[in-house]
Amino acid sequence: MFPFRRQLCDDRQVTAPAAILHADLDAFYASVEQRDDPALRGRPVIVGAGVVMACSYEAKRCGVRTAMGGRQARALCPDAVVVPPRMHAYTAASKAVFDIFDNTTPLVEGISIDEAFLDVSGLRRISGPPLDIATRLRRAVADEVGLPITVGIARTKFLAKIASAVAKPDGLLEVPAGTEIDFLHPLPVERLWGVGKVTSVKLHARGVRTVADLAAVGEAGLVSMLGPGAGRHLAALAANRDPRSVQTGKRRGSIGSQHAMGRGRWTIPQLDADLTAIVDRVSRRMRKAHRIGRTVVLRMRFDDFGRATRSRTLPMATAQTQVLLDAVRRLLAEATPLIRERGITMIGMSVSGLTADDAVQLALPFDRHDRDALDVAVDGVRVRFGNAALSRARLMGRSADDFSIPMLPD
DNA sequence: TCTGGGGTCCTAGGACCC
DNA sequence: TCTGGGGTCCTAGGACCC
Repeated sequence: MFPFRRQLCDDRQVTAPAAILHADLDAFYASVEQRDDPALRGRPVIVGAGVVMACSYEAKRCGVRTAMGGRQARALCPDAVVVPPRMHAYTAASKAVFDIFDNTTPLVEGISIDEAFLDVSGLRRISGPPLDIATRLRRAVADEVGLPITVGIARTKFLAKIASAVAKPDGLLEVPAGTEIDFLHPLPVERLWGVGKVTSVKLHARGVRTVADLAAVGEAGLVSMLGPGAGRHLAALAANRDPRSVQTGKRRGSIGSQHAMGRGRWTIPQLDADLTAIVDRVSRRMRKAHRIGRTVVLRMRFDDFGRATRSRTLPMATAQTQVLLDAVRRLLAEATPLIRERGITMIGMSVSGLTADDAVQLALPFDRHDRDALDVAVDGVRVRFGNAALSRARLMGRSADDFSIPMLPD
């Protein structure tokens, strides 16, 4: 076992270049519908009535796009079959596909319900070159789950993702080491992760259309155009620099839910009832996931399609329905004048600042800005005691050990 | 043309601390 | 008492992604 492991390490560090797969299911929701109902195969399929949540490639050929209004989509594609979403079926299909990912390599980073990065750098000796691994992966997904999947292969994450986007649908594309710049530079800037509508307009206004143009502008120029964060990010990508590794075991940072209701169909009591149902749903999901959170966010969208949020951070993390509901109701009361003024079409809430529900928490007996806070391990969990709290404790003839560490009930 | 329901990450100002 | 530098946390908004 030991020599084998050593060989793997040597292989990865010395001879094999990094190899990252980006695996992306094609038109995922629509493909699941076509798989489960043979009558839909080969036909344009739209999932979601009010708005297009997903559409098959047959529908895409008519110009239908994700997030398009349902009326517009039906006008573009009168032959399309419109089906309501079946989230349970998609969740089950996703799980089956991720099981195949997990059987391919231990280094899997899920990005969403239908895509993931897989690091196969260390698998060359036992599983073969990345292209072979990807070929087997695609066949397994087709045979065992019955869905088409596209895989991009490259030395970096962002390039693997671009490769899969270029190869879609039902494709496989490797960008061999050394050919990255040739592949990358002719592409339009919109292919890069992080270039959306706004950035695209800014770049076009300055004549920047391709990744090559982007590289020519250079980091300093991009920083002055787009700000330090986005500027440095795009400069790095344009030069094929992306040091991010495939991260396993990532956990979500927030859990939320929302509800659209259409123009003019609201009263404050109705909003309160909607929020109660939403908080109930969110807190259930939190408890099921064994997470608790501290920051409660109220989300709103108005008649003019503008958006706003109001948030409050609680002294302690919780997943208790009543505590979250009280907090979100206070936010609703604060926002009521705004809602009356602008009219509301969507209401929602989310909880961020999530931690595991068995993390030990202090009820913040210290000033949160206390810089010389002392880190103490309690049951193996790092907890911060503030200096002020410790001083008070010493004055009372007590030590940090005497602090009560409240545990939250589920 | 007017729209869903999830999320992530970044920025920026204010309060407050050492 | 004033001034400066360095830092965290909270709040709100915005861009972006699937």
